Amino acid sequence: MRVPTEPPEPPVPSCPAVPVADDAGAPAADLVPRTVAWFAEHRRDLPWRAPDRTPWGVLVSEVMLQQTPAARVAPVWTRWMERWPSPRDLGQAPTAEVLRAWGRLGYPRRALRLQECARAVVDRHRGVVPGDEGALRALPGVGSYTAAAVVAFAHGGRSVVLDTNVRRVVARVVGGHALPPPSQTAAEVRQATALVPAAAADAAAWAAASMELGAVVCTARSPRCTDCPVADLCRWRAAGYPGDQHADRRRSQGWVGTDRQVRGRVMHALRDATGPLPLTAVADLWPDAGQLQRCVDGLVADGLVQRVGAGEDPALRLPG
DNA sequence: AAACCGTGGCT
DNA sequence: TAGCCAAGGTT
Repeated sequence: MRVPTEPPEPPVPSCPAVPVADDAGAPAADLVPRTVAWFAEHRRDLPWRAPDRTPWGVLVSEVMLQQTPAARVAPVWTRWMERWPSPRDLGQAPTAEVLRAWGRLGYPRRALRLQECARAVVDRHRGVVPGDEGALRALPGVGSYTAAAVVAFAHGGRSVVLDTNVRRVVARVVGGHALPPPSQTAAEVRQATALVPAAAADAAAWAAASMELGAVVCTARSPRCTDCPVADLCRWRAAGYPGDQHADRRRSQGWVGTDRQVRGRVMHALRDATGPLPLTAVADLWPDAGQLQRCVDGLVADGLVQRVGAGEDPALRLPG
């Protein structure tokens, strides 16, 4: 964590002893309106924010954005929506083409669930994306965040949108901490809920604005506090940028040699292949035959891969 | 409920 | 691909 660069300013004097207890009192009333006003001027021009976007397009974007940066999603989303504008279109598409269009967004099971979601929207809701959070959550690949986001961004409704960006903003501005806890807590939900304006339109605006603030200003690594519209309200800044108190964060899982790397290689090869890929060719993808076998079995179980040619020349292909 | 699930950019 | 991080969800 690099301490943010501040404008020339004495270390403390302009911020006299602000008490920074955990879950200290209510945040300044200015927080929401100022953040919303900042967003109106600084919002990125992302394709799923275009005026002619559809609720389905918003849902598609939210699924693509799960753990994938917006810059990487944008071009894929645009082509995707041209090709399959409605849930009915996506539901009827060959799954192999869906997986190829997903490309390198990562976590291809999301693509599978998105297609299942499209079919569920058609079957359960006559092709109309529901505005009810419970109905949304019941859709494949839609969890608490995505359901709340669709309520806000697709329907302009009131919801508590608590993604990694909002969690970080709230942890800093309200909680005075460098980072939120490793996993979401009830206290965070309470704090976030308390910030959501009563009127639906204001709530939706706050959701978009707070996420954007976390994404482009209040970032995890090098926050740009000099550009922050609420820096003077921020308890983390007032406290002198104390370090992360969650010292025992889990170390990242690593990559080289993991099943995820193997699965990624297999999927990559299958996306590039025009037809079925012979197992002899699959075997060349990874030196450890046992691990490879296990990973292929897993991909088949997940519905991402199919076995074909059971006799002489067995092969793998993307599901039809 | 801790683990698993891809990929690429940034520090 | 060192380590971290990204508009999480599922089991």
